[in-house]
Amino acid sequence: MSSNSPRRRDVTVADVAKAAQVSKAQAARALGNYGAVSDDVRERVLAAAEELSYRPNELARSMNTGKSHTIGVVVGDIENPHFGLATRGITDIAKKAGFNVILINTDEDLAAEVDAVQVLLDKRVDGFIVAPASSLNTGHLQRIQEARRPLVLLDRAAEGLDAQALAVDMTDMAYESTRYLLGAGHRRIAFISTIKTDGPYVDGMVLDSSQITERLEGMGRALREEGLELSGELVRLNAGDAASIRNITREVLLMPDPATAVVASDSLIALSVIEAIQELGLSIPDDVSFLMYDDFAWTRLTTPPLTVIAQPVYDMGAAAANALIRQIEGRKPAPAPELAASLIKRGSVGAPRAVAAAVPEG
Amino acid sequence: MSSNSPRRRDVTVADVAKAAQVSKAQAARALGNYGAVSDDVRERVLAAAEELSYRPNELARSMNTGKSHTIGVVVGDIENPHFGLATRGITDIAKKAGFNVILINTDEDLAAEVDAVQVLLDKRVDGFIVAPASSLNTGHLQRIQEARRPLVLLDRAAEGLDAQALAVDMTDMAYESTRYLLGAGHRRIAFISTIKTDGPYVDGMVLDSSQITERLEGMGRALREEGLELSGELVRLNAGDAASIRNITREVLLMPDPATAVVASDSLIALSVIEAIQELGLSIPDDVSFLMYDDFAWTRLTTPPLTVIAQPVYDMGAAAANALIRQIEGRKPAPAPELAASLIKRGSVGAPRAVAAAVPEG
DNA sequence: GTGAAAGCGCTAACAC
DNA sequence: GTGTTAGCGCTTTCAC
Repeated sequence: MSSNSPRRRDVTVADVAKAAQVSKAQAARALGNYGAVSDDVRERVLAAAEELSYRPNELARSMNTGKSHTIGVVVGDIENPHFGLATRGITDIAKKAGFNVILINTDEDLAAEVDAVQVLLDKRVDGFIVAPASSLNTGHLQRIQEARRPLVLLDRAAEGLDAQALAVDMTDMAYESTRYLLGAGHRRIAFISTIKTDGPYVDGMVLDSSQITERLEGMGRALREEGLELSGELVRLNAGDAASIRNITREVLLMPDPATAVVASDSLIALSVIEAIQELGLSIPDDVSFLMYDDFAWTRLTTPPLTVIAQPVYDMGAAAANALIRQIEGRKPAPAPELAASLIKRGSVGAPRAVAAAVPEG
Repeated sequence: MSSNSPRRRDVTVADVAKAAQVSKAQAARALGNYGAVSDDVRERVLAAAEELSYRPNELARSMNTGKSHTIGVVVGDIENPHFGLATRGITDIAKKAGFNVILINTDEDLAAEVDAVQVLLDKRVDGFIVAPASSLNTGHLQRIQEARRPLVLLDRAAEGLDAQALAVDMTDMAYESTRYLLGAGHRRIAFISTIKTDGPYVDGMVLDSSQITERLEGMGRALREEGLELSGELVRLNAGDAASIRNITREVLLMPDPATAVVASDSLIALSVIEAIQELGLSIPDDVSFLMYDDFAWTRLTTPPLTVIAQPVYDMGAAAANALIRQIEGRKPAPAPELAASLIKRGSVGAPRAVAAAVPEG
């Protein structure tokens, strides 16, 4: 008969040991299956455990093993499908390896990230996966390493750190896609990103995000090959909320020498940019061409379907989890996986109005 | 001078106590600020802690307080924006209250959910928020309550449990929206959902999901008022992956007496349904009307913009976290918040072809 | 194989 | 206010 009388205290190894008439040590060994235990003892202990519906206290276990089987994941915004998908990649791999995930959202706020790292450090997680809000300000990440805890970067790189970064290298793809736009005849290409800076963009400016740095680098290279360059007029950062994205879109599209193509740095920005374009009564791609980073299912449903730069986001998350877990388990680091972006040409890029007749689409 | 020599062992209260020349107890009191400590002692302890860069071991702390300041969140699919947004609501509130979140993804698999609950129970989380994969099979959830741990349900209700469920009551909205469709002249309305069942739908069938049950209840009521009824022909469950959703869509649209309107049970289904419709060369809403649950930004960007049933998903997550935390802290439960859905009429519902001329759009 | 006893780092009585 | 002494529930020496 199982004792279903609701008790206050949890049943512990001591209880099981008593019931099985063995020492606490033997019970613990059988339960945690380590050390040497005779079949007879193991059976009795397991039976007693079952009978008492014993459950190990993982907290206590973690305390003396030093392993919590938990990894800390720190991202900017779980609501953003980009991170939602990456997180899915992480949790899938983690679960398979027997690790749990503590997820902290920082809203891309550095102070919140510093805090998150501290909390996780105090909680003694076995390792960290963080998508750093800043690629420059990394003291808190260094502290992770000083505490000798494995750390892997997600989605962006960071300086002053000897940590593996699982991110898609965007420089080449940014270059390619800009060439594609140039090839279609565009000379005025706007780039809109949420990244926060102190002032408007100026060429060569040092940015806080490796992702944006790479994109502008590739874009700049392609531009310069055509005798053009990046300017604060068309490279528009600090596009925070929907309203500011809308304003920026209007500005670049209504200025004297307006942009004929606009590139949205992520799917959230894209949504507001497209709305603003529609609101202006402009049509894609006849009046303005559009290109965005990240490929989500809905981009195929718009009219026209959108041309996008696809990134293997799920794989990136999975790779990060894999890399981290290898590190935690002290295995040799795996070779960095291919995390390549690709340009998916659908219908949102065309020739600019002025040269529409002259230049055939790529 | 701070000792930067990298040591193996973490610095503990004992170390701080020694450095501050006080007892371990006093150091602990000052550090954890509880009990009575003189200003002098407090200062010395804090200074020593700073000097040694002491950090509390939350694991140890949790062990004797019994509180981990961590809540377990179990959802079906974090990659689904619906849960992504709800999770954001949860983490925002949790963080504000000083709680961390361990997130487990079950892929809507009951066995995985049972497992997740056990793991979280063993980890001694302070409370649970779970979006139950099954509204019927709830033994594992009962075990949470037997262990005297707070539990709050998210997004769907569950039987055999005395737990607060933070979910949008869809019955009325399902009724209203069906009436809207009926009012537009539709008599053949398809409903497509991923929910798994043993066989095809038959009227009055007991379903495993309270959400779908409510929706069909509201829909059925409206239908019956017009002398119609729910049938397995048009209520299509088990729409698992993109391919099966596509097939189902084709079936209901190509059958002898085809559906003139289709309702998608969530945004993921919606994407595949719309693609299938486009693939058939049909136009929305001229050839077929479309309605979906959940309002995401992209639904405004399609041509035409989609008519949707919006749910306050973020608020639902936030409310769940709030309710749980109140329970954890032993405060009296807050009054259940309003979590109302609303029908947002955009352009995807029109009159069916046959009666297009006769019935004006609602 | 087994058991007694000593930790892990902290909080919580309990005396003084 | 302060220090001493027990724990929390487990793992881990270390003898036997």
